[in-house]
Amino acid sequence: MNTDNTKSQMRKGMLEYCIMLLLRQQPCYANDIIQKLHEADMIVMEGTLYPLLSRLKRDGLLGYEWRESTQGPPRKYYVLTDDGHEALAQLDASWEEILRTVNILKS
Amino acid sequence: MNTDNTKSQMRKGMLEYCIMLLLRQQPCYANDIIQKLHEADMIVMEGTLYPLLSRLKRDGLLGYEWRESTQGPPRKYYVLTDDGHEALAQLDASWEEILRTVNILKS
DNA sequence: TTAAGTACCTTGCGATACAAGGTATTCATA
DNA sequence: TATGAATACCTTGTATCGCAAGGTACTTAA
Repeated sequence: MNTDNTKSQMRKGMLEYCIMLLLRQQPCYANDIIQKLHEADMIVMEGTLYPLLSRLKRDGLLGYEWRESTQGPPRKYYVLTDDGHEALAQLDASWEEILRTVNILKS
Repeated sequence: MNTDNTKSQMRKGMLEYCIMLLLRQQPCYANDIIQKLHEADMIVMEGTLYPLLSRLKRDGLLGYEWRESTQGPPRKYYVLTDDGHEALAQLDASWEEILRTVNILKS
């Protein structure tokens, strides 16, 4: 059975949205994001996260700043840019649309 | 801006779920599915749908039967198998989990 | 017999999640 | 001072999947 595969497929496209939702609330560095998404029942791997953050940065949706850590090397804290907030608003709309679609199909 | 791309990414993983939701209600052939999903605000292309249906069939989640058409060649009507219903129930759970995740991240 | 419509399917491409592996910095300890 | 562990960032290779484009086959009507 490929249910696990499908399940991960369902989560796939949601990742970018979820990460931006998280960053809307507070700046985070990679391990923050992994942990907080995990607490919200969404698993994300390092090898997935770093390229995704780089892409969002390259597209101008995220910025970052280095912050010293009390333990270990400095951390890259990512923040939503203005463009990022704008894009996220559109993704909110897309999410509502998906909600609507699923509700229609379930009714 | 890559919002359109992200939007389609968000829909990506949902397609399989939406198609199975649709088939839970009634047997459909390809053009039925495309049209009904369209009515529910979800766009799906032929080149996407056929391989997906074949895969679900191969995995034993769907079956099909040929039915004559009053206009044109016969149609392949797909139906959920018992395994399909079972898998769909698990996807329902996954969907609830994603709902929960997004709600947590939005709060 | 030919053209249009309908239906099913395949191929090639781009995007992306993931596993595995790699580099660099910090700090504690031998 | 040297070394090992912990932390943090990043890259590479693979598999999967949606999509655009193109192809095959059957039916009906002109």
